[in-house]
Amino acid sequence: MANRSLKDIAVTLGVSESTVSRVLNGVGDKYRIGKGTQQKVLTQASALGYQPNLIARSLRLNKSHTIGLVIPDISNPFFAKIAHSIEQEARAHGYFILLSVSQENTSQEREAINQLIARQIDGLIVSPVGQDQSHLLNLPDNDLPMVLIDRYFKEQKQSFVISDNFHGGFLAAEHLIQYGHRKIACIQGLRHTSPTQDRLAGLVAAHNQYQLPFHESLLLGDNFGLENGYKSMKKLLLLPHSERPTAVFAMSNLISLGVLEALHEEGLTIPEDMSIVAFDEHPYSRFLATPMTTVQQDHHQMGMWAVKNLVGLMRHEPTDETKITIPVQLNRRRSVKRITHS
Amino acid sequence: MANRSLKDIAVTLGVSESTVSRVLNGVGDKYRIGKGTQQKVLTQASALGYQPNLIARSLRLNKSHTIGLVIPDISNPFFAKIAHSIEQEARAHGYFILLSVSQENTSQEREAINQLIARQIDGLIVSPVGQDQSHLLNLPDNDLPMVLIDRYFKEQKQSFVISDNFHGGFLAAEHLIQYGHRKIACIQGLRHTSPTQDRLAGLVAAHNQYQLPFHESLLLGDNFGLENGYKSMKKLLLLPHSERPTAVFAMSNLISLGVLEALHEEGLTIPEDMSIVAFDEHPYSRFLATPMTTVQQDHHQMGMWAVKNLVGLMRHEPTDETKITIPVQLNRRRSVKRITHS
DNA sequence: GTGAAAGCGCTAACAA
DNA sequence: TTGTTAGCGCTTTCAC
Repeated sequence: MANRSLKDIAVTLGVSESTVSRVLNGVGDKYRIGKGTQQKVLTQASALGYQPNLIARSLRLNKSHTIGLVIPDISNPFFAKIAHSIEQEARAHGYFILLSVSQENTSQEREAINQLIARQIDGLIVSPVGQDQSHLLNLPDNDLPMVLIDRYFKEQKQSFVISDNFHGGFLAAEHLIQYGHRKIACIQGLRHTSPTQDRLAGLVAAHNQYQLPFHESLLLGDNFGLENGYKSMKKLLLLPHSERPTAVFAMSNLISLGVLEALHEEGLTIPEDMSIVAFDEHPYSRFLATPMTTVQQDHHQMGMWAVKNLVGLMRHEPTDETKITIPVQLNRRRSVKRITHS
Repeated sequence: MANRSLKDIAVTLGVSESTVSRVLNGVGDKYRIGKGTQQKVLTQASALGYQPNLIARSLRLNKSHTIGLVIPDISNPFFAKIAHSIEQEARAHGYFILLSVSQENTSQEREAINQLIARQIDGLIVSPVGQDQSHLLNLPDNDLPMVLIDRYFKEQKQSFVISDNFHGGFLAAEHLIQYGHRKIACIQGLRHTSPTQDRLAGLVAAHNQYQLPFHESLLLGDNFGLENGYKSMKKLLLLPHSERPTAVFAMSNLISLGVLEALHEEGLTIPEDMSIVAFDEHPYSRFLATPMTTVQQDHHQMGMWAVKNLVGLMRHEPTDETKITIPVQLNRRRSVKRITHS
């Protein structure tokens, strides 16, 4: 039952391997192979439970129909959702996903990409750790189609799909400002990543537009994780009352969770004692003690467009747009207090 | 730069492909290849940025160093975490993951497995949809090492790694009973799956142990999703007061979210109006309006053991234990009210 | 110490 | 209408 080859079918039927290959590839008619022969081949193939050896085909055709996916952390719901949508879209295009997790670690990322290339992937989707991009600019396989997702490098000609992080930061800050907040803290994710930088730029832009100063002293953190949210919030609570922010912008849902924990520990409540807006919607956001105001990203669109984009590149289609920005939206809930200045 | 082969190195150096292959595979010494030659080969290989073509190697060796992973839904945090840990452990053993999502759909699952086998995976980890298991019992490749995860089929000799769902159901029910609850509703996941059946069995066992009847009328639902939790809870709230349960056991975190939504809509609060225990811990569980009592599964152990198990099978090691059950724990928080019977 | 040659399973140009 | 043959890049037996 296991591992039949073209040859097995050919031999039992007394025809050649090419004939079998052609029939099974659906070009039997094109080659004018007899109806009878075709029928025999098909019957025998399914009788033997024949499965083509795609490894052999890949070697021969120099195409693996495989896409490499490298992400920092698949257990993070944000990346998990993106991965889901990438897998679905890829499969719709006939590609399989070779999955690799970099753990926010540049050398793991580099190693993974090398391995994937050695495995002859046809294209690569990567959400880069970011620190170092040399291995991405100088791939072992120079003309491997690649699209970045979520994070990109400015001033590079690479294709990417990202959220409109600038606008997200702007919306969050604007909302807080319109609700009367003047001292807004910002707890960042990894500083060298584009989402962090763009969201921050949006936040600053909103301050500028409303002619408010943004206090650099209220900018802290360097990680998308829960710990960072917790520690940063603790630091903020140590500030003298006059300097303490009335609101905090958390750059990820994990950060916002850390903030919640810190506030809870100090017996402070949202939004009375502290307002908060978090990046990234989550199924739980609505059900928190105080339903959380969030900036929602469209994971589905991101994953889908990453694949569409990549498929275009792999087909060498003259694609108009390879740098794609997906809109975000602000979900207003109850974690922001209205402050009136008298 | 792209796609150098052994031949390229061999030709430029004036040696044979075999020599290059041997040196690059680290068996140069074993074959007593001259130090000088070895050095030349190594230098040239890195100068050319040589990457071995793993597809060709796979074909030759009939080993792909690839594991197929088929799960119902990678955007579900439960599976995402398992996938994460599987990827890490697999990589530690030198295997890559070919990822496939079945969308809780048997025909997608079957199709995915066929494709994976055609791609010559060395082993398969699958969390089966469950309805139909014929394609798993009768694989196109008869002796493909396989381990099931999260869900298994009773009375089959397949290897698996699961949570101790029975005990989880028991713990949840026992906790509720000890807190004085007598009418406990149960909102199930997919009925034909082993987690649902085992958790339910645990719940019933707890009732028996405490000599309490379990009301079949309070058993409803057939899906692990949020919608099911919402609709089922709504139905429960329609019951006349005398029949209404005082507590509900939700078989997944998504179900518990649906329950929350339904209760919220009716203006009911936890635990005053309804107690709840949910299967599956989540980072948000502690931060809900009422911190939720949960049964926590150990995703990390599950993923790790699935790979260890599979690697054992692939090596044809005489493994003692191929049916592995990972313990669960009850996290007691504030979603269960204490009822005193006077 | 090193090379020649065969072959993994498949496809496709060329031949008949 | 079908077959022969070469070759994708690699490993490995056998030969010298």
